[in-house]
Amino acid sequence: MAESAQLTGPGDPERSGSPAGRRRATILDVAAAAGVSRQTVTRAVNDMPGISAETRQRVLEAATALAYRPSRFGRGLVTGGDPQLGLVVSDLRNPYSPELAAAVVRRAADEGWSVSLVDIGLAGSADRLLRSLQAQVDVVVGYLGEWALGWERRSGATPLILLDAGEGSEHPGVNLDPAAAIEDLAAHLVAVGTRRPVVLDASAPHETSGRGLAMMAALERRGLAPELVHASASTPEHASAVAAQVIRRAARPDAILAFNDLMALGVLSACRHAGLHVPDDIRVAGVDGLTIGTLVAPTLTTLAVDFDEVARHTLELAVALGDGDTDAGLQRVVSHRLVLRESA
Amino acid sequence: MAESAQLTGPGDPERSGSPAGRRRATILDVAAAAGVSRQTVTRAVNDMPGISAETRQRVLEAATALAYRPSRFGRGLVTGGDPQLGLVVSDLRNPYSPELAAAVVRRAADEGWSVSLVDIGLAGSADRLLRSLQAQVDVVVGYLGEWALGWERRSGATPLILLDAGEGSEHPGVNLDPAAAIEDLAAHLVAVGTRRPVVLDASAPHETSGRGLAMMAALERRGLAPELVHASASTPEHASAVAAQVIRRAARPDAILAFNDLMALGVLSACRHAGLHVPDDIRVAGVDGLTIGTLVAPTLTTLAVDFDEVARHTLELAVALGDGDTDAGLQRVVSHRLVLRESA
DNA sequence: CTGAAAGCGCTTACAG
DNA sequence: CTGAAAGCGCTTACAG
Repeated sequence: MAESAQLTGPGDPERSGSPAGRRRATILDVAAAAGVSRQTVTRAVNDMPGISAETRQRVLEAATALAYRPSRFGRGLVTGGDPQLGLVVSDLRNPYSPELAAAVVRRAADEGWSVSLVDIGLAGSADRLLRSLQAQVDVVVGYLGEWALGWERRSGATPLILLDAGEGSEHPGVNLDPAAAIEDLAAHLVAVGTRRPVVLDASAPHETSGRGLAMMAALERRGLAPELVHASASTPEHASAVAAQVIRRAARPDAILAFNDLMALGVLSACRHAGLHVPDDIRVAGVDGLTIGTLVAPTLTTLAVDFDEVARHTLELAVALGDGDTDAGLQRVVSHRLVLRESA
Repeated sequence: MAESAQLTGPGDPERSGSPAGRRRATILDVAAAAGVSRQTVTRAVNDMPGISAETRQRVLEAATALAYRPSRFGRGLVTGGDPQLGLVVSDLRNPYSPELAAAVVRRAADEGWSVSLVDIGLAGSADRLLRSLQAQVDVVVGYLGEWALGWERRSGATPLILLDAGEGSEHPGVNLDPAAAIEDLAAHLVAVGTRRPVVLDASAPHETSGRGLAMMAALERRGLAPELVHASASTPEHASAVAAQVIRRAARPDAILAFNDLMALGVLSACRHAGLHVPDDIRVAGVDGLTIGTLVAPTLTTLAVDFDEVARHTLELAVALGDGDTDAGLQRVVSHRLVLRESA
């Protein structure tokens, strides 16, 4: 019985590699130990019918004794395995990433996909991470910000879906469109009597973001003369510093539209330290719709992204690309939505 | 040339299964299309030496034409593949989860592990998710809260590491110990003149949490007579409601120690709506050390968890269990640390 | 520089 | 209820 397992079995400790000096037990080792064939081990381990209770137990005991765990590769090769999604974000510490990831993970679970999460933010090893990820998943989804460009080229054979890659991209992916929500926000601000709005953009002075331009235009279209200021980076700290300057002026603004929620939080902080009441003295709004905006006081008015819808489109694209479709409908758009809360 | 591929090749559309009606191309299909052997395809696809430039290009073109992507199972079976961690959390929307996940993902990347993320919070499918995850990873890490108990039993063959499973657990894992940090917080509050502290615990009235008990004891030990109140759930909303009642009393508390940061945020919100200034009128502290506490105004004093250290221990345990070690040192402890910010 | 052989660990028919 | 055979898709030696 089980002769072949005898030949290559654990009685041969040299042919190892693992730190423990002992190679992992295979189905053949268990079969040998229990005195049955490998098929019987499969039946026992996978709770399949057609095996006696005694045999099952004997096999299970042998498996436990040998710390046997089926190889996911061996099994996957024959069963096909669950499809796997690789989700790459540029910085998991940015609250945007986990909210996106949460939505994708949920949707993926519903569709029977697993998702591997990778944070590319750590410098240096980006290429290695990508290679390793591509070898493990069926489709890569990237929410990459500035990293996106390089990746479009490197993507190689594994299909790549880009999230919010910007207007220029022709890559399959999901793009965000804040235009309508910005109009709604401008209309709201005008309706409540805003006179001197400021748009706090993120990018460098000479390259105002599309989002910032749209905010300016929407306000101007309603007869206001908004001022445009820039933070050197889209962090709460930078935003707070700029806001602190702006609200110290004689002609104090009565509204600040921030590039995103994180920056809006920085603005709120600056207002508090300046002794200003939000929204009575000044109104503040952000973009993204992060959960964090509901946890602060005052709660943050924002242009929210429907992450669940982004996730829905993402999985649809993943399924299509995974099946080898390279055809139409591979670019989706999700619109922001105005969510009025306390801050504006 | 490539006879065998011809026999089972794509010229046989019936034997399919995929929605597109065409099975995925294998290395043999590419070999046939390029008129070479499968080894040559391997060399071209994997950028290996020992192949002429022309051949490489021809193979690559054939691969592209057939949308060939190597099977991760076929490859993994022979190369072994990267080790894979399955991280299961009870709710990704709770800011604690992503911070933990971020730390684990980073540490894992450093160690060459991939991590698959699963949110068990969605009712019903928990068992299916577990099965599917166990089949895909080498080690499962669970940050499960109340779910932990059931899982210890179900864990089956795949090693399971439990995070913050509580004092009762003898399972391999990383536990958190706030005791020392609670002492530091109590000492600080006394030093700045706190007289009437309130401990805002999460659990039901009849079962005060260990954390809440420790807070009470630490304050009492310093001559104070803290009051203990409970929120029915550890959400900002519930905490806010309870806090609103407490601070309305005649003998208003001058400090509230919340069960965690999220609840502390709710307390901050209640204070703001009541017109109280933090920390001048009342001090507020939480537990966890979430990033969100640095983004609110006032910034939140907290007992912080060093997520990076939790992640470090977790990976060490994962490596040990993955190698089949079942010995000593499989329980680790990480202590909280007092982080003084504006709110206290 | 290229190819024929062997084998990674498992499951799925098929015989008994 | 149990086992012998075939094969999933790939890479790693080994020959030429």
